[in-house]
Amino acid sequence: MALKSESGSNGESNGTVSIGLNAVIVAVTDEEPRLLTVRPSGRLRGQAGKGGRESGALPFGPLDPEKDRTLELGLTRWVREQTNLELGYVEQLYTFGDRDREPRSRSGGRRVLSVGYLALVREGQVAGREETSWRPWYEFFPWEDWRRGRPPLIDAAIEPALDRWVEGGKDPLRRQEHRERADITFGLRGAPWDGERVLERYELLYEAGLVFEARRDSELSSAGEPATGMGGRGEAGLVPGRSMVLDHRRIVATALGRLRGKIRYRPVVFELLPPTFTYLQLQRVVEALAGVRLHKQNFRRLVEKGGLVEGTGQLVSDTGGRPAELFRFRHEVLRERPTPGVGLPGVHS
Amino acid sequence: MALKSESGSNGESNGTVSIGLNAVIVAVTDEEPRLLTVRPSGRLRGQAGKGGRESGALPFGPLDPEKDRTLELGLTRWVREQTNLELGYVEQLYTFGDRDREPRSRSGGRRVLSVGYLALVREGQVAGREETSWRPWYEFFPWEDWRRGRPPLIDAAIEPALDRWVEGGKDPLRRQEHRERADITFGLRGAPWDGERVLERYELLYEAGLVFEARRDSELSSAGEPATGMGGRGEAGLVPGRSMVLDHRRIVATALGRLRGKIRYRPVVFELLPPTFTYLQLQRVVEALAGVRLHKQNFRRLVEKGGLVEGTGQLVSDTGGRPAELFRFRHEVLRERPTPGVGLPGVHS
DNA sequence: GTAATAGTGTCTTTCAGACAGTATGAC
DNA sequence: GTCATACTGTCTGAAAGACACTATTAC
Repeated sequence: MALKSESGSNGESNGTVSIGLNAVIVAVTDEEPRLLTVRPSGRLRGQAGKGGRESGALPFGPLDPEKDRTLELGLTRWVREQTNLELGYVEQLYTFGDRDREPRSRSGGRRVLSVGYLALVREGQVAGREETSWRPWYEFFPWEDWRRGRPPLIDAAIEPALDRWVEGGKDPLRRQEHRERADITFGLRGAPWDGERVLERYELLYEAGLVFEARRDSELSSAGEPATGMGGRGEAGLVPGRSMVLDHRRIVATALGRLRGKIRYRPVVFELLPPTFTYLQLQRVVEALAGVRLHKQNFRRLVEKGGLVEGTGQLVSDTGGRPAELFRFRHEVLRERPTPGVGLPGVHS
Repeated sequence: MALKSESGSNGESNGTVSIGLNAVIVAVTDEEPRLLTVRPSGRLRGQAGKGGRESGALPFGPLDPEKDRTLELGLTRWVREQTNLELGYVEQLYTFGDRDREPRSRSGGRRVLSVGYLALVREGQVAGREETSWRPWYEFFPWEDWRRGRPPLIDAAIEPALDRWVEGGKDPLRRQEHRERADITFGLRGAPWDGERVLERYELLYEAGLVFEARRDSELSSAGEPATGMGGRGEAGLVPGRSMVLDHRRIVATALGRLRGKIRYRPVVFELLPPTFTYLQLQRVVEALAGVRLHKQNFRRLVEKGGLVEGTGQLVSDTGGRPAELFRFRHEVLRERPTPGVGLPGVHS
């Protein structure tokens, strides 16, 4: 299920590489965005942190250059084979090609590039394999979930750790640059929080040695001895959050950032909802993705004026209060508006 | 300068591919966005259309998996080697991996994936090689330039051709889908024009057999005989626009669409401008990228309120009228606003 | 009745679009 | 003076944010 295990030809240097396809498969259930993870297998197994922090892995499949006519067809093929999931919405994210992303490459094996994809599936459709599980994605990025207010770990763990990172800069100019970057990416010292900078935040934490993967990678490369002065000391000084194998958490960060941007100008939320839904369901899904609570009435008005949905006349009464009307996505909006998204209104309820 | 020419091992099937790196290098000079093209070489040379429509090619370099630590470093390395250009802003666009994108793959050679990049360089910095030239990118996409109003070729050539394509659909449902798609992507029959759908438009024209590349590819695959009922008849029925080698025009379309989207929420325009500039210069560059004329006063107000620029106090008097003040990018905006872009105001002046 | 959610009305501020107007240079 | 561009002022309508209010269910 994970990385190819044939390791015959090691590094016959004729400019060739292998291609891996990684899928970030997202669904929203119980107001929680989740991604499909698999158990890391083979030599990647042992990479988990010590204190119960077990690594997850993204579903992965190699591209078969002979059979797969397009990358996307290759992806949907092995996802279907492995998980019985039929992917609907699929979008290419990014191609990750750093040499150091894969331990084998460092030890002279063939280099593996991986093309990351984002796929959205409907709530309810769940794969039936036991090695797989749907994990709430904020387990991997606790600092990204602002639905219950500013996450305490930002002030408690991230800001002080970044302060130390800033202070550790070589010269004043460096420190100044670090300060600015930390402030902008994490919204510190009066800078605004930008929900879409998910990748920038993860990469900053990685560079500052504050996520497990950074420590793992520096230990691997310098074989034993602590690297940047932060390695090798268990989990001390790490920011909370479940880690992943290889650079998979980076891929997920890319996916989250992209998705947060996209809901604002393309009607992708509806890929995650059943065909009919109530306004509150819709709002909860958007909130889950955006990671913030939205103003109810304004959200309603925005969606309404945007012409994104239309009522069905049907009511549901399991709301816990007054019955709600069921709505469906208004297909015609595509030919009326250039950018039909949910355009997030103000925060909080 | 173009595709790798070693063709020794043809298709030894062990799941490996070669990686090519393509760069869409953009500059804006004389109010015209331009991209750096090279003369197609080797077996790609003969692909030009007959009627003086000569194909261009993007600068291309192979990834050296041994030497290039990251894809981006590989890209900047060979761009520097080939053109003496030092790339500043570089952004990965997309990875193109269709098997049929490369003639050699179809005839059993090794499959080549290409990773497309967008690079922005400053006006004035121009490469000194003679095989290269800066071509206005609307030569490749004449239907994308609305600065002098709706391009006549949309009504004259594109709409009727798409009508024929719609009519040619197999069943009524197909025709309905085609109609809707054509209307939305090209803003026909009352649908709005969306400047960012550059790729969708090119791909539609390709599928409908209305660009040179479509005809070329179908002729190649069916070796002589006209394919979809439109092949092999010179340039009759083609939509105007300079073609490119392989799928390079698709890559450029991706770049243009991405850039048009990005200027609205990231201050990338300034990568294309000198350090100081007048308001009108800034507006002209934005208009060149967006492909529309903007309302002058409102543009000014938007940029001003956005805090994107600050005055320098200096004046320039070669404006043809009253001297204009020079402005510079306000760096501090990055920590003040989450999405500092130029947020296009209404069309026309 | 209370609690909980669904849905409407409206006030205010901000912002986008469009109009006009004045300022300062070249000729 | 004319012409061309630079820059400012202000009106208007639309949209965003925030508040209050009514409606309909379960208990």
